[in-house]
Amino acid sequence: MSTSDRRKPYPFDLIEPAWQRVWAERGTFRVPNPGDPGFDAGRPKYYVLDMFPYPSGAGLHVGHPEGYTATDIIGRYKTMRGFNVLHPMGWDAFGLPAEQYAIKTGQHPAVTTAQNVAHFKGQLQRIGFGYDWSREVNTTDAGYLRWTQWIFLQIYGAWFNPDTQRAEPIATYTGEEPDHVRLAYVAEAPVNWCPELGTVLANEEVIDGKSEVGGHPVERRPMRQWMLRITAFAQRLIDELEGLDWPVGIKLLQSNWIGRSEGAEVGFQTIPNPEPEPGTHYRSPWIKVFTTRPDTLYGATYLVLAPEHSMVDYVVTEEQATAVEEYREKTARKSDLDRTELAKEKSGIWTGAFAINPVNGERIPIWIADYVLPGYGTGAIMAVPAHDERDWEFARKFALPIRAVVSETPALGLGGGSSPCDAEPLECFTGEGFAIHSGPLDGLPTPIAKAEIIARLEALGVGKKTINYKLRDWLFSRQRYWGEPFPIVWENGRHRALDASELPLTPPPLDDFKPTGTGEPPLAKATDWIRYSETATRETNTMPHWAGSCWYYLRYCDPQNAERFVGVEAERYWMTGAVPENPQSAIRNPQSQSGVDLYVGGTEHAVLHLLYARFWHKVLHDLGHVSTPEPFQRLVNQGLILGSDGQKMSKSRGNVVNPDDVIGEYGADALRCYEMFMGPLEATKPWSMTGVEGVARFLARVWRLVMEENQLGEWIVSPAVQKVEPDKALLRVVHATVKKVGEDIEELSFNTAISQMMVCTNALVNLNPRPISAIRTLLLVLAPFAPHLAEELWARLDGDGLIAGQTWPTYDPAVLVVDEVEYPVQVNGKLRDKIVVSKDAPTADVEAAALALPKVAEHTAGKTIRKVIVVPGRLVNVVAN
RNA sequence: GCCGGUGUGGCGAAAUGGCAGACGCAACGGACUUAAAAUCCGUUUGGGCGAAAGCUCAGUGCGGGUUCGAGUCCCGCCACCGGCACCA
Repeated sequence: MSTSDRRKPYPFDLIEPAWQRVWAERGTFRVPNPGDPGFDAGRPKYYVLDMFPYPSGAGLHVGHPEGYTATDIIGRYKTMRGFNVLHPMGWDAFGLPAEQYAIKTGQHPAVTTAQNVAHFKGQLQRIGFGYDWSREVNTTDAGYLRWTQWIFLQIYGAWFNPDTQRAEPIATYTGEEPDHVRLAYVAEAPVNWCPELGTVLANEEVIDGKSEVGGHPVERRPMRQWMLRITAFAQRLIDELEGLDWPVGIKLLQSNWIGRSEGAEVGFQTIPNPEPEPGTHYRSPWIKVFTTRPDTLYGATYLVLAPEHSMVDYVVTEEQATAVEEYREKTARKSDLDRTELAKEKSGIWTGAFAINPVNGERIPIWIADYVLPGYGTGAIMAVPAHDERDWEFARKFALPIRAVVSETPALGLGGGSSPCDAEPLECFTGEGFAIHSGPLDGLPTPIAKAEIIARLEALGVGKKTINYKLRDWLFSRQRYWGEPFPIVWENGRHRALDASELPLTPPPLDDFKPTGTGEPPLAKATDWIRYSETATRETNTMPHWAGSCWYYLRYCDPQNAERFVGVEAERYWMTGAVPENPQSAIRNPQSQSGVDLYVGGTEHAVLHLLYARFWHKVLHDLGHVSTPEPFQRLVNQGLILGSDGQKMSKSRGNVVNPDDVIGEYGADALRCYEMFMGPLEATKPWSMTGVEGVARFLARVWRLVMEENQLGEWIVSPAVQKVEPDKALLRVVHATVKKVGEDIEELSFNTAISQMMVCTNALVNLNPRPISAIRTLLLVLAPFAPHLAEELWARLDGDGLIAGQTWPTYDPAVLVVDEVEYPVQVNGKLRDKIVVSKDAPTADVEAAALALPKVAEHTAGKTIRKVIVVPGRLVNVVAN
């Protein structure tokens, strides 16, 4: 028998579309904003958000509904609990795949995007998610991208005031050249250029020297690009992680990515060439290095500049000029991939020049090497080979001197008589210890030596305490067609903003979207569009697709607003709970401080979307456009769903599961429940079709609790369902189920919630008569998980209105109390027997009953009973030896 | 190398420091059926003893520790998965 004509366990194929229609027609999941008819200010708000999908041509896979089902259960549950629930969905529809598909087929990306969105939406609706579709957003709509551009203009029109540590309107800047401090600026900088994609990429989009999309090689190239000054917010982006209810792993990932490190900047004066007579006073430029170990300054035996460093041309001697130039060219040709892959073997070359170590006046050589990165710190280092692995390797290879200045033990550092001509150390020691061979620092433990040397350098004016971040400014322009055009025009070599009234600026119609290959964006081909006026032309770069996702959660609050990116009251209500009548005191969800109350999505966005969105949000917050400093209060990462072979799902492995097929065979409720029953939401877990079948069987059992087939083959309410009182045992199971399912939903422990509902169903299934009250309660707690089935049976049992609109049931703790308790009795921690006693039995009675057991006597024979531990309500343990 | 996470039956998993394996899958046995499917009932961690009900020992990646009692807490390892990786 083929699977397609297998008898359906219950008629889900009829009831599911029917209820989806009812919900749509009645607007069941529409939620009003403050001021709208039907808005109830007395209810607390709950904002539960999914990471909106990129509508790819492939459609949904079973990974999508995992997180979506979790949020849907939460949304439906919170609604039953009396919250105003905001649970929206939309489309992150700009981006490379649509454009590449367009290039291949010649079809406009807007066309394919619309098709894909329709396909995705149909698939999502078939799963029965309770989204408020009236709030649907699409990042490519003119009504949306208009505000993406408007936010860009806010960023462009702002600067970071170091005194207030806040973004402020550029008008408050009193310096010379505002363009130098804007949060959006143009820079000629080495960028990640991907020839295959014909665009530059952000650091975050480059993985192991290859593009995140497509895996094409990426090379470094200097280009004029738009940058966003995210580095100004580095410290706040780290600090303000603390108050967020996010997985620790993600917080760590993000703060490591930002990569704060404390150290010092130290200046080394270069020695002019030819070298002046000793004792001559001369002026020559200084090289600044960054180090986290200023305490090792006495062990610095050479300097290394990045090959790209601007001082290289200045210091290089005539004899070394050719060799240095060759080395620099070789480095420039290397892609990032080569540069890291060849990391095993250090390379470099001497510039012929020397510099002066500021603390001991020593003359040390200046080298260039590609292991020093141009983008980090000052692009130059002092090399301390005795205490840094990389410097050690380099010094060994090029026979440079190695001098130990930190000792693991204090003894070696004492005495002060240690001379700097001690033998070279046998190995590199990178840990902390005590300074030696370091003049005034000798004997000091590393942390104190650091502070001491920094104080001395500052006094001499040749160094200072510094904090460095790995985070780079965000490369924000792309040479692509399918993205938001910059609302910028160029005139006389300078950029300026479009007026907000000129927005939206939609991409020009174009037949040929292909990258030009030269780095010139495709928009350059739209010659009419480019011309803004006689003297001004439009910027032809577009924004990266992250732009739209940086603020979509705000647009959901007020998606139709034509006056503002989000209405003031709508934003305040959904982000803080404050209602217009009383804007000062927010009704806050006790579980959440601010912002989106629950955000569910994959880990892959830990350092991309989640960092960018926080950055934009902080700018908007500083400028007074949003109420909270952080967008997402609570974050949960759903785990990856693997194929049934335990491998990542992929077309090539042929292990991809299509949710449409699952729905066709077992129904949407079975798909939803199986996705939640597989295991903990955050765990990686393999798909199993027989597992789906098991869950479908459970749902069919619930169906048959209520329904049976008559002789005509019609489903009718079973006569076993009657208005009778449940007995004590059943009542206890039902109340325990209400308690556990509610608590488990709060903890996002959906798998155990479903287990409990199975237990409850199993308790009901063989009863005749079956108490209708117990069944109704079961349906209420099942409703968020299997909403179609619950609606249908609720209606069949003549329930009032929709089950989606019911109040969550309560349980009576008194019902859960049992009269008699069974105690396991252990002897020396091993289970030997059990006793049943009254729940109120005093401890002494429990102990006596346990000791009276023959099994206990047997196992304590020949031993002395030392102690009897009675844990009330739990167990008895007899300790004997 | 560094940082996270995870290790429990044949499989997915569950267990406020308190009866390890709930719930489900698969497997096996049975009922119903002309037969099958579906459904329902039962068995199912391993070893030893027993004709049997049962008894007993061992068991949560490995080695230690704390505790009356450890899957759970502490210390030290191992394996796998994910992230970062010349960041000075």
